[in-house]
Amino acid sequence: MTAANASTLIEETVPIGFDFKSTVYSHGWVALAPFHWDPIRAELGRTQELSSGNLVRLFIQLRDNLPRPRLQIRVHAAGAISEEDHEEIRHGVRRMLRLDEDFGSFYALAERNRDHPVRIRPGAGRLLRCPTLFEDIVYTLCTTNISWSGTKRMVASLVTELGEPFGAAEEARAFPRAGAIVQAGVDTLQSRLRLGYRSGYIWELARQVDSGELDLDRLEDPGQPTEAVRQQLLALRGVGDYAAATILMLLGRYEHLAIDSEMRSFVSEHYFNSGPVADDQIQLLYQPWGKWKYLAYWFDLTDS
DNA sequence: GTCCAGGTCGCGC
DNA sequence: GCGCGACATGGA
Repeated sequence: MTAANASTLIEETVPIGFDFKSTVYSHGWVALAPFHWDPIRAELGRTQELSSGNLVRLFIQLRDNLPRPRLQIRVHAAGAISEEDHEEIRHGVRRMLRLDEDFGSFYALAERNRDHPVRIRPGAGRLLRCPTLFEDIVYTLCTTNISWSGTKRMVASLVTELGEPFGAAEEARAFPRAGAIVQAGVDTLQSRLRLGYRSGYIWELARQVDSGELDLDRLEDPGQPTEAVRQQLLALRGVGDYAAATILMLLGRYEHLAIDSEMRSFVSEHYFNSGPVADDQIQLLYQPWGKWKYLAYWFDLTDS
């Protein structure tokens, strides 16, 4: 790799009505390293290690003072930016902000569901993702059976301890490659990173991805039936109903609810006067939203 | 000290 | 198939 620093500016088109802030603030991912949100500049930052090994820092802003709003991505790179790097950056940004996801049938359903208590706000509903599915799955594993502060601590620990630093000053680090997690070993994940009993799950996932035994690109294939994808997710150690539904949401498939303590307490307070709620009742509540259940729940949550 | 958090697994029935 | 205890960790 070249030692020369490089920087460039990339512009991306956005869908009509794209709501940048709502996407960034959507479901908490922005609070997890190496995401960074600068509220003054309204700028989303993330350090990434590309498959070429090049390290980049991205600073993303929406230019909405133009006739046709678009994203402006400032790229600082540790080494020269190849054509492949450029494409990978663009692909990652479009994935993070779901710029290519179509919500048409959801809004059509919302129109038919006008009488349902859930209110839909136009433009919202793009829930922030990582540039890669691997990172999304590790994040999700770090949300199971732990408080949100624990999730932030564990993800920060992965980045700080195992992520590649950008430049000698180590001003920022990327999320670790699967190979770096494998190399660290389960004992390090547990004793030094304090990932608890998830250490084995995360290490095993990283090993499968790093060895090529698990091809995550296949899970991103929209041609696969949701149930088939779900079964492959459930086969991963540490992924149960909640995590599978969460990852499906991240894959743009909203038909399963990720029922967790958060959802139970929201539904209880909002619909059952803080009384006890069975999971079946939660399912029933969002049943009218068919394959868009999870998204309807999210609007419900953030509307209140 | 005890309880629990944006759960999951393995076991016994 | 269902119920139940164990599981790492740190904050309340």
